[in-house]
Amino acid sequence: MISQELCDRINRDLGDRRFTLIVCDCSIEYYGRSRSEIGRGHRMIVVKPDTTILIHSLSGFKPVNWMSPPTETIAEYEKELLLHSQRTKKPYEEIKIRIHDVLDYRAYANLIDDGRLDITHTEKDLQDYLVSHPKLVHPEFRLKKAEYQTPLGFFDLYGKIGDKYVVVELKAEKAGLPAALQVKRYVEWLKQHVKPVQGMLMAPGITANALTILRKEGIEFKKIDVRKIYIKHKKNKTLGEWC
Amino acid sequence: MISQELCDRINRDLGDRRFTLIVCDCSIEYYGRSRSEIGRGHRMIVVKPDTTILIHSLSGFKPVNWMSPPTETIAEYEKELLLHSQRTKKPYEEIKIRIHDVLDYRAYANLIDDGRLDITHTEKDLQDYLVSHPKLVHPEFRLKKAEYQTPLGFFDLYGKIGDKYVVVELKAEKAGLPAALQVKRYVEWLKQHVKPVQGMLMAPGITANALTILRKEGIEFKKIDVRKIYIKHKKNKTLGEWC
DNA sequence: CATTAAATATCGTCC
DNA sequence: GGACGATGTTTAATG
Repeated sequence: MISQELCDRINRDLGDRRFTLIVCDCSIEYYGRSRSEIGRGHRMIVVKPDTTILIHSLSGFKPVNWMSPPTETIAEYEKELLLHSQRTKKPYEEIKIRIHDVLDYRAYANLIDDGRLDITHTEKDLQDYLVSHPKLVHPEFRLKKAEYQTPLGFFDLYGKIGDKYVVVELKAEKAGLPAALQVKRYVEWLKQHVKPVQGMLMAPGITANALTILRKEGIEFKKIDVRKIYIKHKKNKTLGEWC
Repeated sequence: MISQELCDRINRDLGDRRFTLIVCDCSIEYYGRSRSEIGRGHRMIVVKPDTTILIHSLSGFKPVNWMSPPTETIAEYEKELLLHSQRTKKPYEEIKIRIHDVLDYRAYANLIDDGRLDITHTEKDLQDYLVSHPKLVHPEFRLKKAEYQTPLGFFDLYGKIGDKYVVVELKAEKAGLPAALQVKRYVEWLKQHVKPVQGMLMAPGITANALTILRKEGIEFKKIDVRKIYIKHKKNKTLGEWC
């Protein structure tokens, strides 16, 4: 199936920015932020209209090789079929694909996708929810500012409980060491400006090491899972169907 | 092109663990670690033999939706064609794809990929190189242990310069705040056990904020780029061609 | 299975 | 464009 005609057709389809698929037996070399090589095997090469190139193997989420746009991909045919792809901006990257056999070749024109991916149940949703339901932080929590900017970064929630100044760090996923150290830093910085200070970490879970650090620092951990909260997000839709 | 026959064929191909491609007009809902939805548009659905499912839009590296194995995907046809996919282990996840139009359907049997992706120019390679060339750390650096285990994690390199105990953190990419804080933690911990202590961060670059922290803590930054080092890696190949 | 850190992480956002 | 943090991060190594 490999021929000069195929090579020409690939270049024509790539030039037209068509969504292009090559299912083939190939070997690949990459050089850029790192360097990689892989021997022969059946893979699927995808070149998207935005020039993203992905080479997917038979398993796993990640492509075996890839490049983000802007890239330029050109097919060459001389004894063997080569696909040569390079990023046209910094950092420079390059993929060379030696195509030994083509099982299938497809290119699609006139594809349209106006859809916008709408994601909810993220850390931002948790924050929005707690801003409007501060009692979930603490029955007496009074919010002063969400996304309170400091030299160390943004405090997710900043407010008071009684006479205590409170900084709250939120995580949508189980909190680990980095999250605990983050709150520790925040508390240490805040203590230089106001007193007394209470740190809080709110997440659906926490690792043992992280909890140890919190206890040592007198920082409170409170369990909260954004997925288990009834959310009216921006478009006023509910999660009833799924929950 | 949508029909009961197509639905049956999809289920047969999925059951046979074939590499399956559907180029189609679809809308998608996801529920799992978060929740997402996207309206109609042309996309490519990929189901790999290991049951990985990817739905790629016309642009970008990341699939618009995906699930890691093990998953179970089933097609249903009743008025409309639905692809329903769910993860069969924790955490539970689910994707519902409403297929409005099928532009192309493909399934490939007997694909083989024995290739092993060999990646170099990583942080590990830098570490290996410095273990055998400790003078690049410092003319008088004497390595005691690479990957020195501590409660805070592994020190990339641990050794001495004169009477100073030295902990070295390596980065293959430009170092940011997290890297600087990591060395700071290491130095603080190490000081509780031995003295005097010298921290070092070696990377091809560093952000301004990170450098400020290092200076305040008396930690040394040394520029090194694994890509610019001549490496003989495990298989004894060189990088001459690329460099 | 949980934890930890690296990754060619990618992606969005802010400065 | 650089820097920073979130991500449905994924992946690999390790206990």
